[in-house]
Amino acid sequence: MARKAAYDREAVLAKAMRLFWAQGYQGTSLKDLETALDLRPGSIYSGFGSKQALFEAALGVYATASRSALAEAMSEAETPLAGLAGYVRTLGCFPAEAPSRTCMIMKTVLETPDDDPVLRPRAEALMRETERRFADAFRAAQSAGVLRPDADPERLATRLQAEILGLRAYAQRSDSADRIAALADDIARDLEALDARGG
Amino acid sequence: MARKAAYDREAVLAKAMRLFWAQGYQGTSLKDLETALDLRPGSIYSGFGSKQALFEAALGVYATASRSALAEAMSEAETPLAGLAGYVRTLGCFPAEAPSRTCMIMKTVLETPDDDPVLRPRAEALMRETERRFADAFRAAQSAGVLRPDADPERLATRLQAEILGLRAYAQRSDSADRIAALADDIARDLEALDARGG
DNA sequence: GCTTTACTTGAGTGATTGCTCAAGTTATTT
DNA sequence: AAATAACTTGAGCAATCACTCAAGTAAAGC
Repeated sequence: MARKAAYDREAVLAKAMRLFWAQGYQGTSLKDLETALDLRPGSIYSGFGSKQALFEAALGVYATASRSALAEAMSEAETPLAGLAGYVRTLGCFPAEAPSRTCMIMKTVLETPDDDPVLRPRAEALMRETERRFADAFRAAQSAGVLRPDADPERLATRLQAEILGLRAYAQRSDSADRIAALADDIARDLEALDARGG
Repeated sequence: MARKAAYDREAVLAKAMRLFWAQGYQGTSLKDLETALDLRPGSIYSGFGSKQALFEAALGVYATASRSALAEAMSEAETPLAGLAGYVRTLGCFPAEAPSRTCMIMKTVLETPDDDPVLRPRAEALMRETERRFADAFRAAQSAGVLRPDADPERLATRLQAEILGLRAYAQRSDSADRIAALADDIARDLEALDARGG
């Protein structure tokens, strides 16, 4: 019947994600995208609908990658608490190829107007999802007898999310590279200190 | 000799600060400013130079207000640790008239390109200044015998700043109003737990 | 009251914004 | 190979961007 797109949709989305992550939604112009994606406006709009829709898709790609990074850290560890601690420690290191040190979802929440009908709810939902995953991990730790039964998993999850947001916001400061690993370690240690089996 | 400006410079700067705080630098157009400040472009440019310079001035106003909020919390408390804890608890409450729940300085660091020659260094310097004030408070606590002598004030200051950034980033989530006070309290409690005099 | 000096006004600058669409191109189907 | 259907191209749209500047206005010094 027809013709296929000349570009690899996944690769294009990955590029868009990197650009939006680094520069934010408002900070990225369509011209920037045309250059980075090597696509003309017509292709972008026929393929993705609008700048906003492309951002949504890119945010989804980011969230997916973020989810698997957490899942990987959790699967590598012997207990949920150790998994969370390990995850936090990975956040203290910044590979050279990373587009940004902060969380793209947090950036989106912060740059979006309070009454934004699309991007804000989307980003907030992703934040809630992450918080829920943290709560699940704490609950699992409780079931495994690693976390004290009277601890509040929801409250711990809120705290952890806030600490990670803080770590990653702090990390954006250009002169902080050496302090971040130490900060991540402090946070990780506090998680490990929740281990009810003593230490 | 001449004529005075028809507007109150301080009042105008306060309005600009509120607008920039709420909407960010890129999110605020000159038209927005003209409306909010009730000034025509010529007056804005003769009085403040450029949108960027106006933002810098507004950020200065924010930083000044921020400094005195911290100073007030410190002066009200009996010990530096109690002062910091009290300060964190005030950050957990959001008066209805506040333009935003997050920190304007953090927003600026996050929305600014890494190579921005003006706003980024400015915002980062303000962040470092705040961190230094926290370190001073921890040192004062040590001198007063309230904080263990082997504690590291710089490291505690970094941690506290990250926790506050996290608290305030988390606070931007629209559904979190009731969780934030609890989160602030958790952070404040950890500060109070540093009190070496036991409890 | 006149001159001087500075501020205010608002139409308008060129550049850039996100986006459109007719024309051209290229696979696929018949 | 002809027809079809979808994708690519890129000039160009209206709107908005930050900003300018000549003209008008008002306060201070003489």
